[in-house]
Amino acid sequence: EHDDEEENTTSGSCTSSAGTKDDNASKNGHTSTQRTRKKRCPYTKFQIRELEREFFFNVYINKEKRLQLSRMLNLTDRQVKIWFQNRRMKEKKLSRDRLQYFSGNPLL
Amino acid sequence: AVMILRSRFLDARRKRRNFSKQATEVLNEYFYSHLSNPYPSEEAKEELAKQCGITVSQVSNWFGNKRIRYKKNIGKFQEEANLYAMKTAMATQS
DNA sequence: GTCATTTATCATGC
DNA sequence: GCATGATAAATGAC
Repeated sequence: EHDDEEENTTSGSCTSSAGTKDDNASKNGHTSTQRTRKKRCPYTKFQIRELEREFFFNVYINKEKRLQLSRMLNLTDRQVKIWFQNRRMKEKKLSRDRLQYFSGNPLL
Repeated sequence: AVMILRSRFLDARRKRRNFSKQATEVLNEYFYSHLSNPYPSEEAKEELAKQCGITVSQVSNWFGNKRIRYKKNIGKFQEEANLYAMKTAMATQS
């Protein structure tokens, strides 16, 4: 029901594999009112491939497949959701680019 | 020939080429003359794109990069800022 | 949901 | 070797 989205407990870093790095106490102050922005973590080839595979079948992903994918790829539910949002924006931009590209050329 | 052109825009992704000197000039003039709010409107972006001979997306990319890199190290751009401030000051008078 | 944006990262130019 | 343009995660306005 309630989907969480905070840092996963097992990995404190980007690499989906086991995070051997020590826990960072930089942000976990109990009185901290500053919600620090999550560091950008590039996804692995495997993660991208699976996300793209699902995106090929349906541009919009439902909640069930989202949870399933997030578990399989060791990503949060929110990360998968946002990835699909960004991916749709990317697709739109690609369409605009190739439209502009061909429209401005007498060739083709 | 078709294949070449096709592959050219498909992975035209990171074959970046630096903008012309004039284009960078125009972009910097706008940036430093709107330093308090360096967020051009969509219409302004289109106008800048036309002047610079680049796309609107490229204008957005340029301002995005410029804003954060300026904010991250203002000192490094101080000389540049003074230059364009002087330039606009010269243009406004007379 | 879209979409402009911030931020870090990537790939290239020189 | 950094400067620079483009892209990939992540946030927030609406």
